[in-house]
Amino acid sequence: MTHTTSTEPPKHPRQKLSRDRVLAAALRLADEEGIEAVSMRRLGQALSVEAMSLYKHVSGKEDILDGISDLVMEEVEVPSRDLPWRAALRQSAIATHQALLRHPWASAVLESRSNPGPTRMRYLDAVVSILLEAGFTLPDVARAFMAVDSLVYGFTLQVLAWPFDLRDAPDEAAILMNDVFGDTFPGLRAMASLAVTGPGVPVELEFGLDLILDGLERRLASG
Amino acid sequence: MTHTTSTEPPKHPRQKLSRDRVLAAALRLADEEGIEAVSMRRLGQALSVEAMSLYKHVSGKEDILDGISDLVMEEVEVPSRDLPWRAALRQSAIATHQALLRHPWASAVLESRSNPGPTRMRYLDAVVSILLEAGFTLPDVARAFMAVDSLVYGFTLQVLAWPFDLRDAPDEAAILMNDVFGDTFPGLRAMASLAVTGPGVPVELEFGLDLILDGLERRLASG
DNA sequence: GACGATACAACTACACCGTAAGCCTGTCAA
DNA sequence: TTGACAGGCTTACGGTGTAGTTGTATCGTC
Repeated sequence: MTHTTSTEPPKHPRQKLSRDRVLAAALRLADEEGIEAVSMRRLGQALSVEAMSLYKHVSGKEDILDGISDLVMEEVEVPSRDLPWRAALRQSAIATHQALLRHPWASAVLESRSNPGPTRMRYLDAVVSILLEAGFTLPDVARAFMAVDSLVYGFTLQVLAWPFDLRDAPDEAAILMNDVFGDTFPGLRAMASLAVTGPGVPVELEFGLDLILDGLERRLASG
Repeated sequence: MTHTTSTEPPKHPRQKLSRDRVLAAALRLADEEGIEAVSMRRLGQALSVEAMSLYKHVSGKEDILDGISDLVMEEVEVPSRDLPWRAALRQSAIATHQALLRHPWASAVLESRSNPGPTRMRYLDAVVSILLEAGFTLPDVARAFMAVDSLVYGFTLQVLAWPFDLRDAPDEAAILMNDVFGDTFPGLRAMASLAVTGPGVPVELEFGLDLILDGLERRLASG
């Protein structure tokens, strides 16, 4: 069928699509409505465009996920090579953690991707260089980095998976936990009481991170 | 339409379905063909049954994912309360890591679930009790456990995400990495050379794990 | 100004997904 | 013999990613 009405307005000079615009919209959508809201149709809708039009700028959904993951990683500052290794590692780890917290969907997406994006690559390279410079052996660089990185990802994932935000609602936690745990799980009940009486659960990434960094420092010192 | 032919054989006394049979089939399917192969239709097919029949035994797909995650966790021995805390924590961590490696889909599924299953609950309770018994303060128990657990999950996820198995194919890694990294990423190139010249990448969970355990031990000693 | 090339958006269609609702049938107790 | 019911089957709905095709707006060249 031909267009029946030609009375349509000249379609306000619709801004042309581009890979960047698509990725920006996807990032926004993921942040605001969760990663499961990022479907081709939904994303097209957000850009006032049909789903299939996106394929001109992006090779598919995988490409979009890679793209927005990389955008998140851009929020993590690549450590300067002049920094002492411990400070570099520590602040990078914390910055990564915080970036992942800002985009709760990102940890899962990142871990599901097999190849690190270009941004993450630059970051990896910088950290490795710094550690080598500091005197770590090659195998130890691999191990050190893997340990820190694993902690950051695992920690972030776990914090995000908590069903309630203990920092905000300790009283809710109390009821829930006392009910669920009862006498069957004395250990967990004890933990629950902590969440209630104390100023929330004082579990921070820095705890495990500093344990690892201390160990690395000792290892470096003892050759 | 009514069945046109009644010549069908009496349908070999088809084994009745049950929650356990459904979950067992789902676990098998996930292990053999990946978690994305676990769809209601596909699973029904594996059990010679229509997809909707599964709903008599299972409340939905979420229930299935919870169920098979719990099955994986059953492979991790709950540590005896008589064990020294360090041994208990260490062997539990390694056992968890190995169980997750046996079922590569499990880490991601577990982390996406907000509530730990019953089996994991028992395990958590045991570890917490052991740490409390050993003299750790309540907050430190939370922090210690979180650190170890985060490391295990993060480490496993990362190992599973590696695109090639460095332990098996160091030569492939060489080509790939030399090509990709070139001169742009000197640090990463150095790392790649390790994978090639050495006996594979000697990155094990135990490295980071022992760093954390050492730190915890010192912390316990110094009160 | 006219025309052809080209880039990009739209459309249709396909094979999948989870699951709500209702139907049919074999089994067993009363 | 009857009736209840558990456990399977069928259909249908609204979603997913994307291959293939068609329309159209814009631009470079003459």
